[in-house]
Amino acid sequence: MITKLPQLKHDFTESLSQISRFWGFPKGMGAIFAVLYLSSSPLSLDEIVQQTGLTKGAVSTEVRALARMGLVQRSSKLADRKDYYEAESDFYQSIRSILKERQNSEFDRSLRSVKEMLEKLEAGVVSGNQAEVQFVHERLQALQDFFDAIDSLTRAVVKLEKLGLGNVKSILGVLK
Amino acid sequence: MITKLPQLKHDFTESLSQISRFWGFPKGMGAIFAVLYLSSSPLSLDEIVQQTGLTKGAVSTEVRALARMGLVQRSSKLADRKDYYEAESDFYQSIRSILKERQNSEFDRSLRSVKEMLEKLEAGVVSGNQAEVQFVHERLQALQDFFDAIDSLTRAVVKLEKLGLGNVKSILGVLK
DNA sequence: TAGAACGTTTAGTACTTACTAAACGCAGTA
DNA sequence: TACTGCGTTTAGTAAGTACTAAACGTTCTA
Repeated sequence: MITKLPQLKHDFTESLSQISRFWGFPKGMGAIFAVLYLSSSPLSLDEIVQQTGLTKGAVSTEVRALARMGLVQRSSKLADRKDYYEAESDFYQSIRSILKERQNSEFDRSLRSVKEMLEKLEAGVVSGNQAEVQFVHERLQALQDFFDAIDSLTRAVVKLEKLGLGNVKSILGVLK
Repeated sequence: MITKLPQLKHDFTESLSQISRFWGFPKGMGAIFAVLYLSSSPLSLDEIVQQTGLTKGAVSTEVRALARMGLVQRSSKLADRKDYYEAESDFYQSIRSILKERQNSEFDRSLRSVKEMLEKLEAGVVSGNQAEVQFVHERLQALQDFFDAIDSLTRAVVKLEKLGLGNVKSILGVLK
């Protein structure tokens, strides 16, 4: 059974849409990236519109979000008013961008507030049953340690310019 | 300025709600976990209801989801018909559970379908402009390699029984 | 057997969000 | 100046989701 290339591409955009939605991004975003990722040349906004079936407005906003995250690059041709977009093909680069983007969010604000609670506990300015205060202190400290470990690990991964099977193997060795 | 313990707990549940929502979970789920995490003894469903302000129905379903993910444990006392819940305090354990849970999802189905596309390309049953087919083949292969690397890394982390600053330091060393 | 004390399920609601359609602004061109 | 070809913005919509209120089923007890 022969499969036609356009059909294959279409299936791929559907898969990436699912993956995108799974990670909390709009599914249209995944579709746009899929189309760009499988294109050997940069595409204009209208070409993306045509290949995804989305409207111009949607593509306009989503593609800008993708660019902000560093997942696509915007370019232009001389004597051509259109914008052209192409997918970042280095996924390690992409991941780094996404993580960086996420760090400046409300998520980080919540982490900071946990930190502030710990500081209060350490300063001894929390009133209540002392045994319970102690218990809460320990739990929050454990949580904080966990966050710190994850944070370090993330930073380490972000610093990599390439994460290949080689690195992973060495990591596995260390963790043994 | 003295802070009362209940106030501190309340702030904490708010923070965890945010974090929960950020990662794509219902915010009530985060609130429930927060209450359990800061309680030194297992809580009944009604106690959770009282401390979170959610309704029994909501707590019932959310707490079951948490249990399925391994983030809380359900227990019961002899001669007491109530169910009691307590938070898993080992986050590494929790992460492992969550990742395991996620692996059986639609996300994995999407990954498999990418794999099938690659197999078709390798079997040469895809028709179309040969240069383009070749290009698509390379891109999909790169994507697959990336997924494999991430997968190995995840499995490695999942296998750890503890991820401490020590491990992270060693990883950092290797990746240097 | 009636009733109480649980947890679960269901029907409905308020809210969010991804999207569409269309108006808009802005630059280049006749 | 009007027109055309762009990308952007906005107003509105359809669908999903987290929740509430209340009915329900079950098991123990009086």
